[in-house]
Amino acid sequence: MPELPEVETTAVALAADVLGRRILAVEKLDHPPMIEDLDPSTFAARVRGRRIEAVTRRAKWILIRLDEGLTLAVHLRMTGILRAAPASEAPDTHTHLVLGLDDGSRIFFRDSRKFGRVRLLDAAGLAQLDAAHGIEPLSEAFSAEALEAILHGRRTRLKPLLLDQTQVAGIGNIYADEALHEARLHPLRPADSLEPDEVKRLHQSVRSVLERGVRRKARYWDGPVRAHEDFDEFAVYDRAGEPCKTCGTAIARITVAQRGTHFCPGCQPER
DNA sequence: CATTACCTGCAA
DNA sequence: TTGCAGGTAATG
Repeated sequence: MPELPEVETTAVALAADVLGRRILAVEKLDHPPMIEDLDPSTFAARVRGRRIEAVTRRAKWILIRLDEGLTLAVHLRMTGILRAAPASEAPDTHTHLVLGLDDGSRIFFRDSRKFGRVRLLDAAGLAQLDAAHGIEPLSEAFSAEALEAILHGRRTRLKPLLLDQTQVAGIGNIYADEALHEARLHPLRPADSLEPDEVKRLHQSVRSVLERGVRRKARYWDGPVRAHEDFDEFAVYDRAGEPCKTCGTAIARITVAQRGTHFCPGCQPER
């Protein structure tokens, strides 16, 4: 599932392929609800002729900056894949948006579950998207003190808090479980119950699991990863019943805020 | 705060 | 054949 590391890597890879290209036409758009707030023909008309000036990331949004002050914002949700495709490649049935570029290559947005979304934003819309999201966990601003301020006075459990995009941006179900495990914190701990050293551990673990994720995905983009690296990708996610690598206790799986939540009862005691 | 809708692939 | 997977918006 695309979370911050996957979205970041997608943006970097796309930038390398499409920077400076001009969009000639929307060549396919067979799932109109994918485009938010615009009908397909208006979307096509506004996008046609625009030059791609930058591709960046904010939270789990890929931001394709166009000329004339427009930004194409793409959210992959669960199953979205955004990439540049060579002129020779034909889109498959799950590719619902195709943008033709001036060098013959194309941008494919493939999404089997059709949860993905596209917004065409002006400056105000972009500012709104930015304001709707919390701090970037890989930014300088994300200090232990900043995390403490987010945790302070909130009775929410740690797991839902980490998933709340308005507080910390970009963490999803997988990396939330991984960060809590590395910090040795139970997912149901109330946010405002953490001791100072626990806040520091969580701050460090959020950064490190995301940084490792970005590095791993970047490597994956360049070629096949080694088998053991694939196997060891996560410590707790999707490992219910398997022994914890640290203490040997069987990894548990519970439901928290409607999400599958994996943790080690040995390393992450309830209290 | 919790629940449901949005979708489809895939495992049970 | 059923139900689960999960990001987010909309809705009780």
